[in-house]
Amino acid sequence: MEKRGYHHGNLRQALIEAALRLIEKNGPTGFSLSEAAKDAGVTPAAVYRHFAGREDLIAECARQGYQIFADLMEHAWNGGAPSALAAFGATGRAYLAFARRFPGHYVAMFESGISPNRSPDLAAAAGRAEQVILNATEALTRHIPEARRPPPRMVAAHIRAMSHGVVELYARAPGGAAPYTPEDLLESGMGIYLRGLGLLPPDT
Amino acid sequence: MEKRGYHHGNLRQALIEAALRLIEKNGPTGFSLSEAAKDAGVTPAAVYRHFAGREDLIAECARQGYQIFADLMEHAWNGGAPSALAAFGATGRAYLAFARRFPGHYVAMFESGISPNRSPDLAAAAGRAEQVILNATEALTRHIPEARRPPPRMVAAHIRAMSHGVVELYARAPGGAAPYTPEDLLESGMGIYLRGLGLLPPDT
DNA sequence: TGTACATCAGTGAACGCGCGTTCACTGATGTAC
DNA sequence: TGTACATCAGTGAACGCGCGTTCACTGATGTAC
Repeated sequence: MEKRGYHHGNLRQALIEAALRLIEKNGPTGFSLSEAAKDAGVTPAAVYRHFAGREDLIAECARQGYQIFADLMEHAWNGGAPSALAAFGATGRAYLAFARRFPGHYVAMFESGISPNRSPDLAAAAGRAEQVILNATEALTRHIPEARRPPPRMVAAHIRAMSHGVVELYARAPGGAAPYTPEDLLESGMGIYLRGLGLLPPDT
Repeated sequence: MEKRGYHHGNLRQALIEAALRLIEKNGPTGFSLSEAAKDAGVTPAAVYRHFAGREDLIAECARQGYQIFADLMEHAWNGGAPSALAAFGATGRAYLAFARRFPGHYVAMFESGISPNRSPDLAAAAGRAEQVILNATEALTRHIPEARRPPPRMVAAHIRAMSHGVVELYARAPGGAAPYTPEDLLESGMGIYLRGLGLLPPDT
């Protein structure tokens, strides 16, 4: 990063990081290729040595986001230890933690309008993240008597919806859901939902 | 709408409708004042007879959206008849129906980056919509024994989060949550959540 | 170790474009008498 | 009913801007001998 001169050294990653910073600051709208180039200390034309264009740069941001996301979720899930329930809670918290710590990635992934099917690479990364959630949900629902066990895919969708909703509505500007923090909301919401699934005692 | 000539007749509303069509088609990014003007059959400069600028036009789209939204929700809630639980379900379905039938409004309200506090008018409209949800939640939670009744504001936030999440993740492109429709997802998700609140029998 | 040369990551100028916004204007409408 | 005039909703040209993208180029790097 310090070997500046005519050649940059690691322009590709520098561009991605500049883009992420801009996306985080200005939203997906406010991102421009030219500004990212300027932030990386380089001419706009130089971007085309590394990316096919503007969209391609955003897509790469999203791809890296899905990787980090899947890693974090997988680590939180931890194979379902110590218990499926506890691990599941940790996974939910990891979702919010990711949205907080990597807001640029989060926006690139879910708000930029980039389709996960844009490229095989991107689709693979998104699929892996999806799979982590699905696996966790599957392991979790196995504790529900089969007769009234909802399909894991459906439960996964519920979880994703509530998590995403909390991020979008309450984790953006401060005071959005006062007096509750997004963390409170997700924790309590998931608690009630899991109780509804019969995975938590009804009186807690 | 037919009395075309030098004077338009109802340009203000025509611009709003053109804007909504564009927002629906291209997302909040893809909306441009010039294109809206062209769609309404008018010079871009004419817009400034009716709006302070681009943002102001979007804000008015959002405001009208909040009005329609609040009306629909209020009608669905119907004072809590025939029962708080049934009315609550209808309200949830109304949320999704609104997002489906007025996608331009929905985007202007929740994805355009326009703050509800931008103007008193807008804040009032948004506040009214908020109040409908809160009232319904309050009436609903009254059926929970006081000792373990969660705060209505918190429950309202959970509901909003799940509803919004379903819309954003699954009601956009077709096949997002195959094989479940967004309606299925919201219905089933809310069912499980309400069971968690003790408002539905645990075995249904 | 030194030189010739291929490779390639950057420059910088230029392009055409659509944007939001302004301005002086003009044509249509509505009102007073 | 007819005329004079004020009002006002539109025009159309112009502005400065930043955008994404292209192109021929050049300077730095790395390799072969």
